[in-house]
Amino acid sequence: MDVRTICLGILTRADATGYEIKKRVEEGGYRHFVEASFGSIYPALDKLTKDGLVSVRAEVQEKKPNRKVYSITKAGRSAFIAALMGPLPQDCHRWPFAFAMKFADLLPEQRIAQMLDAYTAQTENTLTQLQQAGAKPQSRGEHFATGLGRAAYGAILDYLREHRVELEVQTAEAAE
Amino acid sequence: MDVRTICLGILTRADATGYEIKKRVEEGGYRHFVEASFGSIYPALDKLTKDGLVSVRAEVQEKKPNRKVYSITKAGRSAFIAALMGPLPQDCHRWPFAFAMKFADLLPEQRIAQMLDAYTAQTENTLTQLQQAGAKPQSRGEHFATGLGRAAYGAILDYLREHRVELEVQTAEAAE
DNA sequence: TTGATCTATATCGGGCCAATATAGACTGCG
DNA sequence: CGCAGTCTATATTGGCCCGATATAGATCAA
Repeated sequence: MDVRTICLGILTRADATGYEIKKRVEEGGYRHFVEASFGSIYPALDKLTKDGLVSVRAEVQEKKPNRKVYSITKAGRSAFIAALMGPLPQDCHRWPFAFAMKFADLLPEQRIAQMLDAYTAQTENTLTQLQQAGAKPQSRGEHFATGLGRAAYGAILDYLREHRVELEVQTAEAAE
Repeated sequence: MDVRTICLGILTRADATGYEIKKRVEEGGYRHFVEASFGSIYPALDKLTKDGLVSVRAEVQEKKPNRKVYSITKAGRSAFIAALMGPLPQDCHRWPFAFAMKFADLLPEQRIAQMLDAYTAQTENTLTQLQQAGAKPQSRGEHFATGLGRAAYGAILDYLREHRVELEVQTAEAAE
């Protein structure tokens, strides 16, 4: 999902500045499904504006930094729906933790334990966020997506708790 | 996990050409955890060579394209372990399908069904691959990583099968 | 025999991230 | 009261990486 499409999707729900789009990608219910940085959001909004898919109004506030509030246009709405009707980009699951675990035999026992602890804590966090998001009123599509995330991260957490002992046994044996 | 580190990890297990590294990233047990393209692998190997972390031997084969076989050096092995000892990059789970589902209310009924079908089939594939990988003899670290993947994708598949009806009800209602 | 597929290396444009710069407003703490 | 830290807000840059493309001989099936 390229950043232009992400911006269009978020503007579908409400007008926003570039900064607010970033916040929604990070904190809103989008956090676990897509990513976008300022370095891509601002150029994306520029290009969307040039292409007539969004419109800008400048809110020149006295004694505050100016805001550029973006709204999606009719053409933008059509373009967004067209993007969802066409083939979706492949999922990208980059999972450095799992990659690292494949090389557990090269690492000292306590490093493995540390990585397992950190990753478990991180997954717990993610799950908490998704549960909070699930508690808020949502459309059915949003509810479905949130539930999908909960299912995936819940399973990961269960696996970590049930199977970490297998790895710790290995490194304990290697250390003998 | 940057491509240089991925290359080092794979070369830890066996010497390989750039082409073979790509194949292992795509087909080996790494497939679901990391990604790398030729456009990043070849430059990465060049830089690793310059930094003395890998060595090359050219196999000039008559009547076959030449091969450049890369081996990891002692310094490379140390650098790889150092990378795994330091803080790991964040997971990156880009999930266009879940993002799209959040906008189910904007899409026609049959498109939702089509996306659910495609994504279910794709997840089934992934799971089959992971089960095949799990059947092969592996180190405990590899076994753990494979199991983690199976847990995650299995949960996703279960969720899709159990909850797709909720979305299909929505769109059916919207169509009334 | 001819087209497809496989091995193998390499490059390029463009997309994107992480870091950084700038700047005024607000908040809390001593 | 001052000042440090945080928050809103926009923007740029270097560098990493992907996807597409080019090249080229080998193998294999129709």
